[in-house]
Amino acid sequence: MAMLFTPVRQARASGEIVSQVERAIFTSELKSGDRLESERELAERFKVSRITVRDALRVLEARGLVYVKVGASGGAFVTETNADQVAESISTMILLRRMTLSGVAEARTVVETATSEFAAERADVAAIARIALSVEHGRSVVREQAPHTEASMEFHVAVADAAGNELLAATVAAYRDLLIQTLQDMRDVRSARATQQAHEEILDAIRSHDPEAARSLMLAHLQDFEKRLRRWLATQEHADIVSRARRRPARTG
Amino acid sequence: MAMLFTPVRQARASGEIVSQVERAIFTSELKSGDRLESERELAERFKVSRITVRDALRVLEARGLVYVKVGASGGAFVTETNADQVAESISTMILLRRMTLSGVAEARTVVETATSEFAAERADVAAIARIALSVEHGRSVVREQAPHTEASMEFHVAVADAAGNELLAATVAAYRDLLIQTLQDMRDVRSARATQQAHEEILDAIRSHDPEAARSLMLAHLQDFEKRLRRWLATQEHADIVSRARRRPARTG
DNA sequence: ATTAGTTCGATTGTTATACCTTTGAGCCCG
DNA sequence: CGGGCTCAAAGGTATAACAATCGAACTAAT
Repeated sequence: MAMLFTPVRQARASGEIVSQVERAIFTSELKSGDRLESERELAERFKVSRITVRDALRVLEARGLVYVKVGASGGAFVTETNADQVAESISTMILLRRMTLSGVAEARTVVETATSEFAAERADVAAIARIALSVEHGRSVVREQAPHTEASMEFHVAVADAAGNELLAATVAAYRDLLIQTLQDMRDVRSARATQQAHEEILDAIRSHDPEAARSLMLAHLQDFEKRLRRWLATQEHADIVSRARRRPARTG
Repeated sequence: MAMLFTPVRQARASGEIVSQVERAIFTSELKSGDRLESERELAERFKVSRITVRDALRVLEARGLVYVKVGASGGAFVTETNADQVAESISTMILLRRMTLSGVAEARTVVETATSEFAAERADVAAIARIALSVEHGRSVVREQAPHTEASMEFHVAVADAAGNELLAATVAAYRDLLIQTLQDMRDVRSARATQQAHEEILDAIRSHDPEAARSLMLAHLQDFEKRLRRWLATQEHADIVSRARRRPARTG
């Protein structure tokens, strides 16, 4: 009985435009980088006002399907990928559900031990080179006693990319967004050395295509992180994940 | 050197409104079900035109933070949850072919082996009862030779809830929404029996608090699913991920 | 010839105003 | 009590205009 009837839909005109553009993108009539017509041209083509076209563009933009540039030769362009958008959605959901930081760290451990293992199985030369680059960057950062957070994140994302599963990579990116502010707050120089060492060992394991080693090294690395995080949280007042999480400005284009 | 400076952003005015409303929602100044002021009132409050407010509302709507109702006593209301929106974003990503269904299945295997293990470690009586209920439901469904998909999903969500990590549970829910249509298409009665049996064994492992058994049983169960999915995909013609995925109407409020 | 400024036009961002459409609430009447 | 009518509030759309942005072509100076 379920799904026998589908809802009658009295869509907004702008919704209809969204659907048509979406469809054109999915069927590759519109390819990455293609420029849509200008708002005024689109308005005329769809026989609606510019307002309606703009409503549609805002939705397409929020869904990560197009980005809009102002100025001469501006307009709406089909994006290359919308992975960031997915990460954004996931982290929004996480924020709304009031997840705990240690819960996020645990989930991260689960997902990243897997990406590490897959990376060791599947990484090609280029992917390994990207990981190596991030490790190298981290090393120089440690030498200068500069904050290691960015470089560390870079490494974890590179590993996730090397795992050859876009959904897992997007998930890692989402978790990272949640932790990044906290990481910057809790950074300390001593642990940077240990982190860097762990990264180098994991890289070696991936490079020699040893999944078991990659997994167990990553597991140890992240469990160590979980432990440090819990210790650090204990020293902090019961600060809210919400208040620290949305500091970066909204991505509007 | 990295991150010393952050990009100067001359955001759109509508982007600023989005940020402020987002912030209010995340800090719970705006709670689920709350109604924002009318577009005209918001325009006056933010000292912008109604158009700008509308641009902002379209973005918030697309992000799943609010929904908009027309008519008397209409307006923008803060949504209960935006899990659907997350699934929507992810499925959009799949449609763009940056992800494969078997990739989703693989990610699911990774996450759910963990939830199964954690559930065996942590599930309390109530959580186990919920899992047992879903298994019981599945059993009666199999007896009637009715479609098993719904009941199966129910089981997996119950296990994830029992794992005591909301982020992992949310992730499972998001992945599930991606697969549900496909699952309904590929359902067959023979596999329902095997699925049901696997579920019962996993329940036993969780009930007796045996994490290793729970993990390995879930792993075998999901790897079997992955295998069936791949076989089924091979029998389908190349396309139709597009046509099958966008059946439900766009949620326009 | 290269570089620095300048103008110009195309395009999005924003404002203002008006009207249409939808929808709930209350009223009226049978 | 119920059905229909009216009305007002709110979003949806249209139109016209101006502001801000930015690339490209052009110009001038060294």
